Amino acid sequence: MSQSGTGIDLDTSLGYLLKEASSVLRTAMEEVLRPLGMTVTHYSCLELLAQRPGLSNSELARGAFVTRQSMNVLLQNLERDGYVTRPAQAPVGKALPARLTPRGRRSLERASAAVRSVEVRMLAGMTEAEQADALRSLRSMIRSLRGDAVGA
Amino acid sequence: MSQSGTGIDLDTSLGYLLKEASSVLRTAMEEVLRPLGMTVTHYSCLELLAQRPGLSNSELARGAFVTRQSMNVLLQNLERDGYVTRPAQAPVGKALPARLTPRGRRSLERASAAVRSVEVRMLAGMTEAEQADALRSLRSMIRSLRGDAVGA
DNA sequence: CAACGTATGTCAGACTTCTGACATGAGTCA
DNA sequence: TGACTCATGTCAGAAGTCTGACATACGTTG
Repeated sequence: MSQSGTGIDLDTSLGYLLKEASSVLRTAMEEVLRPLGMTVTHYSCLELLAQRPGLSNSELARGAFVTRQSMNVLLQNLERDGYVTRPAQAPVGKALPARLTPRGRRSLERASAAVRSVEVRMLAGMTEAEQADALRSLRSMIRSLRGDAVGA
Repeated sequence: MSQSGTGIDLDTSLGYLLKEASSVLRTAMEEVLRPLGMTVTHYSCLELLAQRPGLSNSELARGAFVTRQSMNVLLQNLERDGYVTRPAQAPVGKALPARLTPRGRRSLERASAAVRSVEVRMLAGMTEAEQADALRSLRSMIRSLRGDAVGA
């Protein structure tokens, strides 16, 4: 696809393809989330809270792959609009455990269904085995990039 | 990794893992690009121009997975700083073919080497066959998400 | 106990990217 | 030829995210 002007190796670079896949996935998610008035990070935050109630702002940030400052802005809005609640006082340390409100849970349900449909569409045409392979490949790449050491 | 509080299926979601891998890759690239005073999009633009000279602003935007408005901002800066050149008049239509200047090419060389090392690190621990599989998987996901049609 | 390093929440400012909008140039078709 | 559609470049404003900075809370270590 695209132009085949010079026959570049961009199409054979795993890094480039990873970026492309991520971009396409993000766009597809934004498309289904926009009608619900939700961004991807917004949805990620809610989904994380549904699956792991009590996560702190910093933990949510790591789970959604943004800085804690960005997540803090979002979390304050979500709290103001009644989607999540946080105690005024930290039970321990400074971390404030966040939880979904019933309203947040309802909002998430629609979003979750929409996002699931996107993932289903993405996986169409792949066998179970291929999906398992892809899972292992991605995990390997993540581990290699994170696992520091290695001067190289 | 992370907490194993509830045993979530986030670790088995290809979509989530794709986002994670992309995030880690981006962070790794930013790390090596920052000392060179370059962002990922900045580098992407230069790399695209090196491999496909004469790409227009819109084409560069598509290749770097940003909007043409964003690429336009970047391209104007790169032009102002002497990394790329564009004719004042469009040879055909409105599209202005961009090209690297010698300075742009020099700047790219260092960045390209740095990015290559990141990709090498990412692929460490994967066999040729596994890389080929990953390539096919990512292409399949991209095609499925892009290829509309298909109701559910 | 005191000092240190680490992690957290939060505020402020800057940067990047996005959406919306407009005008221009090329191709298509009646 | 004229109308329509599409792609492009560009400007302007809005939104999201980032970096930098500060104060606070915990654990460790002397």
